[in-house]
Amino acid sequence: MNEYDSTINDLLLDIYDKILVTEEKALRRGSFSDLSIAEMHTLEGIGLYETRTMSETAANLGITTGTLTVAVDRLVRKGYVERRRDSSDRRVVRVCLTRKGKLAFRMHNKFHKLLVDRIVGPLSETERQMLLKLLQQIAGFVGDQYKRYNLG
Amino acid sequence: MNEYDSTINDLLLDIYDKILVTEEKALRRGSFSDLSIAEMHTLEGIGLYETRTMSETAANLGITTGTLTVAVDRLVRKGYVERRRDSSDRRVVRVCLTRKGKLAFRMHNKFHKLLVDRIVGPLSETERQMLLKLLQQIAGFVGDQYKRYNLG
DNA sequence: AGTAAAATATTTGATAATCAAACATTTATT
DNA sequence: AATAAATGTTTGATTATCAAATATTTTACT
Repeated sequence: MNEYDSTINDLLLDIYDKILVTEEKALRRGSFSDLSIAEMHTLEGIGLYETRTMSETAANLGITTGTLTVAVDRLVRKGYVERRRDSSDRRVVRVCLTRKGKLAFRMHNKFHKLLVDRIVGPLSETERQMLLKLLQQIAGFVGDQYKRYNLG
Repeated sequence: MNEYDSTINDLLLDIYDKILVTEEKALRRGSFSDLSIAEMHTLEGIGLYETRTMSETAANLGITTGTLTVAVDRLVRKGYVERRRDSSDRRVVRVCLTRKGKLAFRMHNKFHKLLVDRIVGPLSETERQMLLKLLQQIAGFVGDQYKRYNLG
């Protein structure tokens, strides 16, 4: 790995790491200090609008339904999520966010918004195009790898 | 959040997520299938060259020494890490990678190298400069946030 | 020199995230 | 009606994590 490459690598690792830690701390300090990042992530998986089944949500999050069941148990206990049996197919359980859950979701999104604003704000139009192109390239590559390791 | 911003946000989340999963799977399939990402991370924290103390390593990784102790226990059992009491100060425990540990470390780095190569490879010189600048900006911002939440 | 304080690691007890496999309930198929 | 399939939950296990208690060794102080 040459000098340039390894600088890029280090920057990526550094960014990646600090975002994780910062998100967690930001969450712990805010109004929803009883939520972990993982729980926040579950809220995101459930989503703001549709009511999703357990299976859908688990697939969405890339976890097993067993894992989701215990996560939802806790989120229901804490008042962020509502569980309802589907009336037409009583095997199915539907989950959705409570008002409090939606609030938490939106608050968390502000963090991301802030991050993106700050990144994008100071850029020129050319730079913005460049950033978009770069990220799309990266997402494409990572997506390919992902497929290779999950199907191939 | 405007259209552009939210595209950037989505791309970032997508990349972030898929890298995590792919890394884990790649690891599980390879020659070091008994290592988790977290354990790999511990190996990185110990590093290739110096022998570090437990405290240094824990601080380096942002975890408590208690957590590190159990992680190192397992890595020693699996043959990736060596533990040695410091001869001049016998409170201190020094850890370093075994040959196998170094091998695993280097193998894992290949994944990162591949990623960076693929990202950087197709770029022009101008684009490379821009990428570097962008990442430095992002790292700067994230670093500031990090400090705010960890000290301020 | 002898004791109290500080530094370093480990152990303990607790919680959370995760999986696979066993189980229970409901629906679909034959 | 009986069997198979689908959907969730429960169980048992492992890993990651922390804070607080404990053990050992060194440093500082009197």
